[in-house]
Amino acid sequence: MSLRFYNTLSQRVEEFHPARDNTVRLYTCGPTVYSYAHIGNFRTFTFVDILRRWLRASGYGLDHVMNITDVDDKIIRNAAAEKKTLGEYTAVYTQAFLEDCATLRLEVAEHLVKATDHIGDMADAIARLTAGQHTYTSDGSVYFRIATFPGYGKLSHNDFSGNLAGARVDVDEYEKADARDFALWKAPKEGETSWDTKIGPGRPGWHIECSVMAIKYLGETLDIHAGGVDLIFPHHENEIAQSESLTGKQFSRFWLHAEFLMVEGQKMAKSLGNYFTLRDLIGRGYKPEAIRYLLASVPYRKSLNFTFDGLQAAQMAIERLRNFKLRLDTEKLPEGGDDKMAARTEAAAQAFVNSLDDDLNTAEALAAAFEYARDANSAMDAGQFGADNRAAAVRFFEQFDAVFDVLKPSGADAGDDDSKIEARIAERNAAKKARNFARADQIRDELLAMGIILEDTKSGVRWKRK
RNA sequence: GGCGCGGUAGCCAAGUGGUAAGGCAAAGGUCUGCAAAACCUUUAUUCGUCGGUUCGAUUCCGACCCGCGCCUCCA
Repeated sequence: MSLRFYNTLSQRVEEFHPARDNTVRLYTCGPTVYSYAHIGNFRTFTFVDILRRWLRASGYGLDHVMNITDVDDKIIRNAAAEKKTLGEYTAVYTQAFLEDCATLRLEVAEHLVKATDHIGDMADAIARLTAGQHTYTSDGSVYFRIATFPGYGKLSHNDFSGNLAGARVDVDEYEKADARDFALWKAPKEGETSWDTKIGPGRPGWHIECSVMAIKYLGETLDIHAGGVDLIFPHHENEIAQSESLTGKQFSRFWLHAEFLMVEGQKMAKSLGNYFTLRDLIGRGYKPEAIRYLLASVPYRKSLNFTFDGLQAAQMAIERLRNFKLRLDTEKLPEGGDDKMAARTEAAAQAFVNSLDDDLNTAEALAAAFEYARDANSAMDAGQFGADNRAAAVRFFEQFDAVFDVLKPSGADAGDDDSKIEARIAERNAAKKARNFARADQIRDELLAMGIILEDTKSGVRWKRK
């Protein structure tokens, strides 16, 4: 089977191939940097990360643009409240966002682009839309006239035909000619940041930045455009209207949308006290890998119920996989290899690939890894996992971690150098040999206090950091 | 009201027209000087409810109930 994605546009699972050469042109909606991003945002960004990694694992090159929305009403309001310029204000949260991404091991897009760096490009685009009769001006603001775009509603599958025809309202009373029209360019307001451009002073509306930056860096037709489900309407619908009016070409071939995250079965809201940023969770002592695992473990098209029990479970689940990986790397294995084991390793790796190929079914992909770990552990116990079986198993887990990226511990735990630890272990081994178990246990406890966990195995002592 | 997503064991969660993956938790066991790790066994005769189609439905159809999202700037 080949790679398939559910396309919001067609409401079907479709086979995916990039349109040109071997590179995927991917655009994803990034954060609006008016405060710290919350875990709901990171659910979507984690999905994008898994998407990136799986596209690459599938043999494709990546050309990915993610925008940073650094001008909007909230930003203008908050910056003014703090008596900062827009740039000063957004720099803080842009930096915070990048740090959070690094914490969660989210890859950075090839092009990370800011709206405010593309004001001139947006003005150009709006001028072209105006030349094409797609806009009108009202009180100094420029609006997109939806009546000029017949395909409006094709992404969100809303039928606006009834709404649009003859829905003219009094222009003196309403600034927009039609309720569905949206601002491309907003007239400057007293005391608000604005830019002088070829279409006059003002600032861009929300939707235009994505169309302009996507087309500028990736061309007129994207392979994939992705974001959260809440963006389907109106944001992405409006992007389509603008872009396709501009180019006459299909804006994006595939539209992928991540479902919402809930917290303890409820929607996340500041008023409910269940609103968490990544920093909140790290501050509570949860490991970034556990958060990453939890966010990635539920397939992106299912809403994800984020719970602290779940986070705890995620931490334990990772531990299990890490224990297996450690054993795989250190176990003394019998000579030769077992053909059946080799076949099962191959089958597990294939199951992993098949799962992710199927619209990124991460839950099933994880199951393949866990089932394999159990199988291989049993085989090792039974002496049916030979030295020749190791390489393929290691390769499978590398393939696993190239996508999930949860096996390597993070944090500043490399305090004590290994040789010192090894020396203590040797000391304990001597004590054990002399059957001085009290002394051996004492050393083990001391190491444990340093965050070093010892495991006695048939093939010697294995240790790991907590 | 319109559009969309979902309701599966204590929790998280996959899945298929043919009789329920995986993880966590819990209990018992094996191994071990003791631990740890690992492995084994047990935990859904049942997949929101009610009908229908079918030899057979959790999976298809219909109705209903519940949760969530969007319907003018929220991932």
